[in-house]
Amino acid sequence: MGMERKRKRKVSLFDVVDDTCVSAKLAKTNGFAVHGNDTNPLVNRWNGRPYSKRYLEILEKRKTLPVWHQKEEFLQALKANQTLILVGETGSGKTTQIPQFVLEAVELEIPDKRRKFMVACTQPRRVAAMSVSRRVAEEMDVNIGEEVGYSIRFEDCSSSRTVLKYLTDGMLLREAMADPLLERYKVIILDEAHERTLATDVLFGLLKEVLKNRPDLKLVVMSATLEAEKFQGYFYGAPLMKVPGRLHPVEIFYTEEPERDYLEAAIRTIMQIHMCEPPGDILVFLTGEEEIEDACKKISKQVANAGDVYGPVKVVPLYSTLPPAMQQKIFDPAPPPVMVGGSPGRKIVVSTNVAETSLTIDGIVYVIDPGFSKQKVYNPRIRVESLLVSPISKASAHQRSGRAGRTQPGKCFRLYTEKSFNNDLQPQTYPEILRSNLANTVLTLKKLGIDDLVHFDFMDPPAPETLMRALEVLNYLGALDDDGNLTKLGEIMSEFPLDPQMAKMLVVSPEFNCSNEILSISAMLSIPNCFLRPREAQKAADEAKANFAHIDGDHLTLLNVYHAYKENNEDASWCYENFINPRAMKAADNVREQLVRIMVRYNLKLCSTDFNSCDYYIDIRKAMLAGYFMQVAHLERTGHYLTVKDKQVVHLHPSNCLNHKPEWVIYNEFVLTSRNFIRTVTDVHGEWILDIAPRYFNLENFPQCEAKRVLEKLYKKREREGEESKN
DNA sequence: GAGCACTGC
Repeated sequence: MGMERKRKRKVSLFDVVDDTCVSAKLAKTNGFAVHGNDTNPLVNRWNGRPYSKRYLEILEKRKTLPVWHQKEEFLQALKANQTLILVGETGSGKTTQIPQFVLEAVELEIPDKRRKFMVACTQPRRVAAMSVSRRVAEEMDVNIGEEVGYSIRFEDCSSSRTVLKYLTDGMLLREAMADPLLERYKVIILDEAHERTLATDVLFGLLKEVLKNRPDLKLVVMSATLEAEKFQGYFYGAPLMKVPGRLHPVEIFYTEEPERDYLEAAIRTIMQIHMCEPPGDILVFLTGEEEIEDACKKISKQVANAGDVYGPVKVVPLYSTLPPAMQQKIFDPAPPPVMVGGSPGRKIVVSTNVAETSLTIDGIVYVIDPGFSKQKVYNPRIRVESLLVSPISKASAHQRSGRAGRTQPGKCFRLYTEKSFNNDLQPQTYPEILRSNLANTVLTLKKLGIDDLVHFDFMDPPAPETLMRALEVLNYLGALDDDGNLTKLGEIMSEFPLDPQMAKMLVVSPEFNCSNEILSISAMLSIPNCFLRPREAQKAADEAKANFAHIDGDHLTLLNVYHAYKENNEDASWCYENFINPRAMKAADNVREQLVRIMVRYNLKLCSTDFNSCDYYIDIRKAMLAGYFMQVAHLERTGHYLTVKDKQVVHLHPSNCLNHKPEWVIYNEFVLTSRNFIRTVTDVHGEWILDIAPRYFNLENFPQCEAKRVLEKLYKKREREGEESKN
């Protein structure tokens, strides 16, 4: 019966797709047939309700999307293959339409009838999962959260009726930890696969395994451009389908000679466009906040100097840490002419990479691409991730230029030579998995049951040293035993959406009688900086921050902020008066609640040392050391800090709140900028180190250094004391 | 005495 219905549907589909010149009326009729149920074509198959007028209007528009021309081809390929690769550029409609095509073609009924199998479609970003699912719910004429839903951290908007679920790639990975064969799903669509996020890369390898054990499961990998052939090779030659995009042509210009100063060149190019080119907004890609704010000032100044003949300009900065209200300005229209009949105005958006993938601005006609962005790099030798201004890839340059052609034909000015584009730029940005500390990823893989990491089928295998480093860290933390098997502790740690060090500190915190406080600190460390420091009120902001300062450490300062926030009833105006970011605090509260739920699930006690006890802060500092003993720095007699074992010279980040230079500190972050900084540091005692991490601080295989000599003395002192107490 | 590309659980 099911098959018969499917076949019938396909016949009518075929009519719609093949006969692109059918009259609107005929197409509508076919539309009914496609989406109606067997007894009544006017009734929505999914919820049994009659279709709305809006549904039919949207359906007409949907049919004009490029991907509709290959609907039948896609469905045939889906039927015949377990894995499919679909390449479609911006504007092809793949993200919204393909999942709906899939819904029509697969059987989702489960015998028990209480729920249905689902189709999953992953997205790298939360906003995309949310906004696309809303759109698709509208297209399918159902309520969001019912037949079509989404699932992102902190928000599961789906129900037992849900048949199509958009979710972040990280969320699907989480689901896989509890349901290794992903048995709730009949089809999994990995969208934006070309972005090669860490989670997508892990899902690639995982799904390859799952597909072997689930012949009824299908996988669709959707990507924009280029690497599709690589995907094909990786997925055993799965068929590849290409769907054209729908962008306006963009003319590319290169410089004749290499530019020495890309910032200066970018501003010069902006002025040339402004003075010589027809109306249209400009998008400039720069690398970071400071550079962008600086450039905005310079541009405004030069425009003012150029005089009124050229029309008014509105310069707008854009980067992710900009408050949302300021970000909204990129959607403001260009300013009107100064006087009637005057030159039209122009909007100039100066942005980081956010405008390359995460945010799209319509109306951009000119793109200026200096060819650089800040990229994460990882040095496994010293276990440090840092941000480095680096040349972008060809794929990235292509994506940037495409931003000029969203609403009309555009122009892209690349501030490098064509030769440089061809010879110097890598085809693709290195996938994140090759640029990251993998401690957390390895823990996840172990939890997913992948025991042999060396032979795990990564699309791009990480450096062996990176994997070794990750295994070593997890072993020291007690998450893996000496054979590399997940321990009970490791299993619990993997349940927390935190880095392994932080997860460890949290899991052991009840032993130090301070899990409530460690929960708050973990939450505060998981959110972006909560301290506001507006350019115009830096001094006042610093003073406000000093009120929260705890002299023994920045972690404790963060705890003070959290406590003060709660004592003031999470009041937003209290936040502003104290230069605290209320959104960040709200986020911290969310994280904390999530962590508490996991603690409760694993019977981890929620407890505190009496606040009046002199052990209150000591217990907290010891618990932190239990997680962060591999991130300890020692103050040398020369006056600077050296990280223990790795022996890197580091400096306390100037944002710290300590009033002294402790002999030993733990740090949350190693940041490599103008110097090596350790940020968010707390004073710990040498004696605690011996008690809490004796294995890591075993002096037998410890590099020769001042810290070692100090520890030796401490061990000897302890031995003496031990003997004295025996006697 | 300095900074924060971008995501995600």
